[in-house]
Amino acid sequence: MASIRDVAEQCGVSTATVSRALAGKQHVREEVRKQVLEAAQRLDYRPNRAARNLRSNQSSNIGLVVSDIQNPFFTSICRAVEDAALKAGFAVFLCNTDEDPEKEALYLRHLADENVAGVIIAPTGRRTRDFQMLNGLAMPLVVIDRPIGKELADTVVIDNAEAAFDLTEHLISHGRRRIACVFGANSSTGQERRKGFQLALQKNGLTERRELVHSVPPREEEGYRAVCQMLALPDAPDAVLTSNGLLALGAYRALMESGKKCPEEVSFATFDEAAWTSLVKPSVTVLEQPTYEIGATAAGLLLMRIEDPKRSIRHVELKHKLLIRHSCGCA
Amino acid sequence: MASIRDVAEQCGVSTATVSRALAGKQHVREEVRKQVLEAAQRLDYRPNRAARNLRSNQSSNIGLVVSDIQNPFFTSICRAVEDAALKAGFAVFLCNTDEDPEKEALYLRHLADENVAGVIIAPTGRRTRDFQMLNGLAMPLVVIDRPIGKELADTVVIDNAEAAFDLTEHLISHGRRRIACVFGANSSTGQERRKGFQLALQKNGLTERRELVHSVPPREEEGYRAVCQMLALPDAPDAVLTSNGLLALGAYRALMESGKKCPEEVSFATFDEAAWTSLVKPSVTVLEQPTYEIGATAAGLLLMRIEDPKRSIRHVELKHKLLIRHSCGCA
DNA sequence: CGGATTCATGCAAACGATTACAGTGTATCC
DNA sequence: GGATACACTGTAATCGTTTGCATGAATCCG
Repeated sequence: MASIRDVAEQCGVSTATVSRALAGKQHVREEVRKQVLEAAQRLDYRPNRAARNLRSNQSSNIGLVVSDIQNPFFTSICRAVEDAALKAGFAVFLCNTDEDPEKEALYLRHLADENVAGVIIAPTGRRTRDFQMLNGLAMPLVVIDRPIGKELADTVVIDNAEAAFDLTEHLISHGRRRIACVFGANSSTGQERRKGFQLALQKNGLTERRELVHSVPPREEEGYRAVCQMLALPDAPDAVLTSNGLLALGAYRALMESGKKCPEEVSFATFDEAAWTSLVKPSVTVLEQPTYEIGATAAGLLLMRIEDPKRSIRHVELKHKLLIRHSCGCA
Repeated sequence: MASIRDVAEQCGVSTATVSRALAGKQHVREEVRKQVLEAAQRLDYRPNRAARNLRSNQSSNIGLVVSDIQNPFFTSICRAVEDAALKAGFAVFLCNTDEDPEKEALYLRHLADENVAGVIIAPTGRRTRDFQMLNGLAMPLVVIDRPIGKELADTVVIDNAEAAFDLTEHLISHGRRRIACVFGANSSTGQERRKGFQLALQKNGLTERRELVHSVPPREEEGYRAVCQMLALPDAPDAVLTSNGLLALGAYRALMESGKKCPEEVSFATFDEAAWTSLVKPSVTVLEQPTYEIGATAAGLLLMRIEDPKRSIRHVELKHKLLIRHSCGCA
């Protein structure tokens, strides 16, 4: 591999000049710059990243920490972040925490060790302590999906309470009164959505039933199990609502297998758009989050913060969208 | 951040000794080693990766290059690779090529620049030229899914021709004779599956109909369009087969919208298991690839090659599985 | 015209680890 | 008892950049 010395020798200048020329800095004669550029091209010179990183403490990588790479919600965000990063000349470290705070801490350390330029993270837990650690790392940071530590970092979120409120009210507007819910446990989003749900009940004069509200880890089986259980209740629910795409899969499956007519006997609605929701019968009414936009916005914020670490902290709240289909009883 | 010098000073030894102690090398008194370990712990010393990388030309990162991070097939592989890498103390650079050879080349360069320990790649094109470039980079390499350059790198694949053969024969066994196919274009897998399909036809005395075989970019819309077109043919097909999960989504949608009865009038079967295939009615008969295993195997091979770059090249072929459900006409 | 400023460049010191080599001390062998 | 081997440790070179400082030349201004 050609090094900066090779280029320098080839041009009869010092490495300092080459470095300056390549970095587009001032104080390099135009003629010399051209020569350097040519030589670099000719020798297929590629700067040694490790050396650069060592010397100047900055890399052109960013970290993306999510809790489940197989969840289309995150995949879409990931896609957006990647697109934006690539355009800005960054590459992305993808880290999968599996909702495990230990794994999360491990990865954050690794990212810090790698000297990444910044990190976009959907934090696993509510453990603000760990988060402080993260903040102690003092690298540019954007928090998505689960707004922890608002004082400390840029965030991109949706109004989860409002979204859940809208979704719930939609079901209520169809005359549903005994709504079974499955929320994701361990994440602030789950909590907030639950609050929005409760608010909608309240506003419509309904009371929450404990046996109809579950908080479980966000996995298909858990959604399945919870819904099976609730559908078997003596005073069975007339609607099912889930707070994320993975739970929705299980819930829908449970609903189908129960033999109950949907939407006639039991309505269904969920957070998170996915490929299958419009494919099944009845098609599923969905509260869609602007996933790609979340990722793109987060990447944008991060790049700007990398540019200027002192800029004031921003919080972006994006709008959700209700995709009305057939599982709720709409024509 | 504490550096190796801080640890050395704290212990009253040289940096060389610290380095040796931490690396677990010989010729360090047990007592000293213990002291060093303690001091490192106390100071929360974390080796500077850039420095290490610069000096010794090895990083503890590996690259994973896939063509579509939103395709569950790759997501599952990604997951497996991540799991395995983490266990071995590596982190993963995820790169999304979007089936674009330019982007692929770009990323490979970046990975090489980053001095990654190795790369797992599902190559986009058939362009062996680019591939040679890649090989010229001379880093440990494992090719998955699309076996290009068998002489040059470890590979993990399934027998695509056989898989397609099996899937096709299954349809034929249900009396299907005019099978419409949509294959992924630009990938060797698509080609091979097509061959397997043709072989199955041949063996059963059927002739291929040009108008019933499409090769299109692997995207939902493309699958949709192709199947719409074929279903509208005067001599309409009595079965539809798609060669990957994204095409399947579009194809199934087209099939549903066409109003034709499935499986009575038109059977359906596809490659790639996904969450929705068992959820829809009729549920979809699928040729399942062992995705997680592919990723895990690839990661294993890569780690071993990193360990010993000279070991002989291996090719692993994993077994596919036919998941018989209802869209093909089985009870 | 001379001092001040600006420009173009080179020299050499970092950055923080690893490691070849050399040096010291202790044990072993004949 | 001297030679030899081996274990432990330190010194300093090295990886390939970036960048502060020094230098000399050109330009400017009063």
